[in-house]
Amino acid sequence: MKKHAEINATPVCQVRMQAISDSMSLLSGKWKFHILGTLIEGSRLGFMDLLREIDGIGTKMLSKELQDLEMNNLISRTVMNTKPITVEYSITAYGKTLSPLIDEMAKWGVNYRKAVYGKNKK
Amino acid sequence: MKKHAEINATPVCQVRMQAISDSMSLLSGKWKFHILGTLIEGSRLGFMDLLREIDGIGTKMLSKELQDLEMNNLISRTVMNTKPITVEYSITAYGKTLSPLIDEMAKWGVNYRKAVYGKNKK
DNA sequence: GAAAGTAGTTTCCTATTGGAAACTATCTAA
DNA sequence: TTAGATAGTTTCCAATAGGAAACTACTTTC
Repeated sequence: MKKHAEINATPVCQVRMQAISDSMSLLSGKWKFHILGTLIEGSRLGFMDLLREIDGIGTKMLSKELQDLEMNNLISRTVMNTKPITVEYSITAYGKTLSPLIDEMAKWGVNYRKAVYGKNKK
Repeated sequence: MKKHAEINATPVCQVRMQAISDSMSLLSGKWKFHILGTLIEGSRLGFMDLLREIDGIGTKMLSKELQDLEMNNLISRTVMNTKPITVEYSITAYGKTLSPLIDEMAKWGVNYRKAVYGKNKK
């Protein structure tokens, strides 16, 4: 019946789909939400702090993801003038604009868990 | 200074991190948000409709992602009693609970694009 | 001078993701 | 009877993601 796209062909939907692709390209991967979430909760954390806070992550992935996030201006990296040298990672003002998205993500996940495992709970 | 996790060790943060992992495990991959978004906009679409609506997707990925989403009760698949046989995919009531998350994803992406490319626009 | 803390990088490996193309199978219309 | 529509599946391949372990490099403390 329908021989070509109709819904997503509308300008408003194309913008929407593009926007979703954009968001995903910045936030894809196993660890980015965890890193951002941790830095939103407790600002100014060192590399080893993050390694300890984020359960399961290794040095290679942490290093790589931090670089990605910094490149996109979502977090900032500051080398402190201390001995031994320490580094402080923190969320940027722009990174904080992700809070509603991260919150929605967490909220939906909590309800999902309730729906799947908690049918017996009130 | 800090020798073990403090922020994410709190129960509320552990639940939050778990929730984010849960959401991501259901929504990971290149196409799930696009499929869900399309089915929220235009309910009751056939396989070929979706193939046409979602730019770039192939039959293999569409088929696989639809199965994933159906398994998690986010969409429903109905074989219609027509000749030739047709199939209708639609979003479930539970799938619709993802709307706020998808909207946030789209909203953030739109603003991101403005921030990166549209500094000259009012 | 050895251990342990800072912050990573590098190498090697496996598993997952995703795409292109070919293929199955059924039905209808020309 | 051949083309084109329905709805997928299968195979083969390349690229990416991600983990473990070893390694660099510097400093402080024991």
